[in-house]
Amino acid sequence: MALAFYNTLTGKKETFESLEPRVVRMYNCGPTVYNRAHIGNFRAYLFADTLRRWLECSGFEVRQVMNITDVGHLLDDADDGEDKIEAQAKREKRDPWEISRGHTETFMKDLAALGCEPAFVYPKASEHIPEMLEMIDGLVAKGFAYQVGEDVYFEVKKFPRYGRLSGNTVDSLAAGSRIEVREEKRHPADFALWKSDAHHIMKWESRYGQHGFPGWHIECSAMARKHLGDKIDIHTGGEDNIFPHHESEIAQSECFTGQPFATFWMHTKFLQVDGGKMSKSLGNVYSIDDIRAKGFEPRHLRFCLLRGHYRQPLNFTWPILAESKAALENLDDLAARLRRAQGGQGAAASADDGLEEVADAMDEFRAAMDDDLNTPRAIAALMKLRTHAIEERLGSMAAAQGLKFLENTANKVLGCIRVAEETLDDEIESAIAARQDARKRRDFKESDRIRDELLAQGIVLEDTPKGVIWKRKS
RNA sequence: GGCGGCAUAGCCAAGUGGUAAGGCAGUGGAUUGCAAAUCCACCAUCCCCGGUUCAAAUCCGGGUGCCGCCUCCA
Repeated sequence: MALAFYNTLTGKKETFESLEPRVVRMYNCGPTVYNRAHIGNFRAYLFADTLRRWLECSGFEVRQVMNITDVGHLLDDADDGEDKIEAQAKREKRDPWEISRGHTETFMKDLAALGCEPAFVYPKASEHIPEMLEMIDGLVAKGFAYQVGEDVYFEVKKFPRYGRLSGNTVDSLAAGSRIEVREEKRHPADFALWKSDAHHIMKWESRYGQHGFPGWHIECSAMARKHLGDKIDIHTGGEDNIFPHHESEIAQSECFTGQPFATFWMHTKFLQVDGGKMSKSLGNVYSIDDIRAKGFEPRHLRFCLLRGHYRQPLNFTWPILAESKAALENLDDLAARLRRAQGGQGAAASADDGLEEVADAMDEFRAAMDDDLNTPRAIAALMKLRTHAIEERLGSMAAAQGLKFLENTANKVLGCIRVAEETLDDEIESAIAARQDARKRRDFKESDRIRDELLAQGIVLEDTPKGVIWKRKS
């Protein structure tokens, strides 16, 4: 089956074809760095990482760009035109630049902890003001935008397709608008490309005035264009970005270049916590540190998020995370079992036994991922393979193939299974041997003492008819 | 008020016309010096009502509930 993704723009699953053979240009809407990213944010960024990884597994070179919005994300369209970072800075009585710098650093660390591969570029909005102004000037020159005082607005009526992505129409937006209508705007849905405010700290000079700063949407259009070109293959974001952010990006970019902007628009559903929206007042806005503080590893969260399809609502609770951890450890176990079977331990009699089972699992995994990144289905395929391994139906050759697949494909995309061969230091090796001696002597008091001691060091022992197996407790 | 999504076992979650994947947890039994792991068995008719069809979790209509966007949010 061919690689296919659900495209918000068309409302259908479509076969994926890149503009340039073997190359994918992908832009991911990244964070606005005014506070610490929470696990809900990471659902979207992890999706972008998964998509990138699967495209790479499918043989594409992926030019992945994830923006860092460090200026210009307006709190609202009201007269004061405050942006989120400045507002946060005011609250904390700190310098806005310092705020965005600090959160950017933390964001990078969190991404790495979650096992996300670094994008090729993380462009910052504040470093692309000239590119934004170039587009704004162009839009004004072409008549798609107009200046009022020192502000510039995009005129949505000039772009008939405005609303196509979100299903809104310009008229319905006007009718049901909760936006405070500003007199100076020609249409309530017109949005700011450039704002001016003398009190703003993060501001730039332009032909429109001395104290300007960009509107929220323009930075993505400008940075995508700068780093990927006028046309890109995929643009991702959270479902909340569909309107107005991505709708507005399309309008700006397409009016400026005269070409279609992105072929595929892909959006992640919100993560729910405790069955509802996470909120500060409920105290369930969790960060990666909260995950650690509860004794979990970031990879457990990664797996927890991958257990749900990105376009389905997904709920997060601590018991669900614990459940995910248990399930993930079974995949760690799959890797260990395949490795042992590869060496003949617990393998089927004939080396090529089970080749078909392994091939089936591989096919199912690939088919699931090709089908709009269906990670839950892909994970199920691995679990089935584990059943075969447990039943000792895989010969050494089949096990070797399965292990190779797990290492080079399945975990290349899931990115959270422990597939590496683990070794023990001599000290522990000899402790295990000593315990075996004690057991032979039926000195169970001593053997249990050693087992407890090893457990305290994170080593779990299992006595099978064929000998002792150890694994690391996570 | 406008637009959209979702509703599958105790929990998580696949499945879009042919008699319900997978995981976690649980119960009973086996195995074990004990434990762990493993094995066997048990554990859903798919929110409700109506319709279409030989056949529906899957299509249509009507409810109910939850979530999201339209204002900052991934």
